[in-house]
Amino acid sequence: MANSLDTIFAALADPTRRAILSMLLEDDMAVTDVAEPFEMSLAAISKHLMILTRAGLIAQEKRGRVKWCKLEPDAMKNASVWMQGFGQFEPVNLDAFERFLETELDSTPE
Amino acid sequence: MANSLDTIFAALADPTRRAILSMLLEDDMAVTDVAEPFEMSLAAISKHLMILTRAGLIAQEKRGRVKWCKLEPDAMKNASVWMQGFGQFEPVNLDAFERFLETELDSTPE
DNA sequence: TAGACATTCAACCATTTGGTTGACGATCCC
DNA sequence: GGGATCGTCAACCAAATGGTTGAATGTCTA
Repeated sequence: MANSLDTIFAALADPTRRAILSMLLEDDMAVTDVAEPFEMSLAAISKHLMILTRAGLIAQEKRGRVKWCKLEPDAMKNASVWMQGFGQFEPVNLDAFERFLETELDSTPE
Repeated sequence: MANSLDTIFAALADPTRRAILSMLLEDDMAVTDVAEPFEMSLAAISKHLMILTRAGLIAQEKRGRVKWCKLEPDAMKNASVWMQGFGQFEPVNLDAFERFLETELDSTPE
């Protein structure tokens, strides 16, 4: 199965991949542009994007020689539903989310 | 940091560990009892429990010669909050949750 | 005190993961 | 056509992961 909990959680376990997802939250991006802020090779980023795609967390579409990456937020839903079963977390606390996002972006892109 | 998103998602990526969490949802358990339904060694389960503990997803307390494991659902909250930022998922759909839980329990404890 | 039980430790192994580099196949543009 | 650009492939590597077994540690009980 494409987006099993196994592959989704494994994909989310890497800080580079979470940073990529956060970037795609703002806008769709080409592979080269995704890779730009990171200090690793394009091939490494390409692999990360493949893992995110296999997990169903993003979709890639090739137009011309450019491959566009866009978020596929539905895939995260299965995982989210699974986790919700372990406690009734308050309805989305966006302040907390922003804090986490910032610490993520501060520490990981590299 | 004890319960970073890295360690939490990595801990959740393994089906054995997710099954253990589901079991602990029902009740606290001793290590030996946790291990019983699985077809792997006690030492392997002990390692899984250590990973869940380091992620902050469970807590272990030794009473006599028995070490009790109990769910620590708050740790999942950070991860849940992070994920919620990627889409407003409907408020907890318990039917969907039960379905996932069942397929998890059917397929993973071997 | 001796033995049984609960759990972890230590050494080991195979596989997976996350990264590198260099060559390659498309595609765009002059 | 020919050169730059976009992205992946293939081979390789070090480190992490998930499992094994056997010995060791602590604790209960007869």
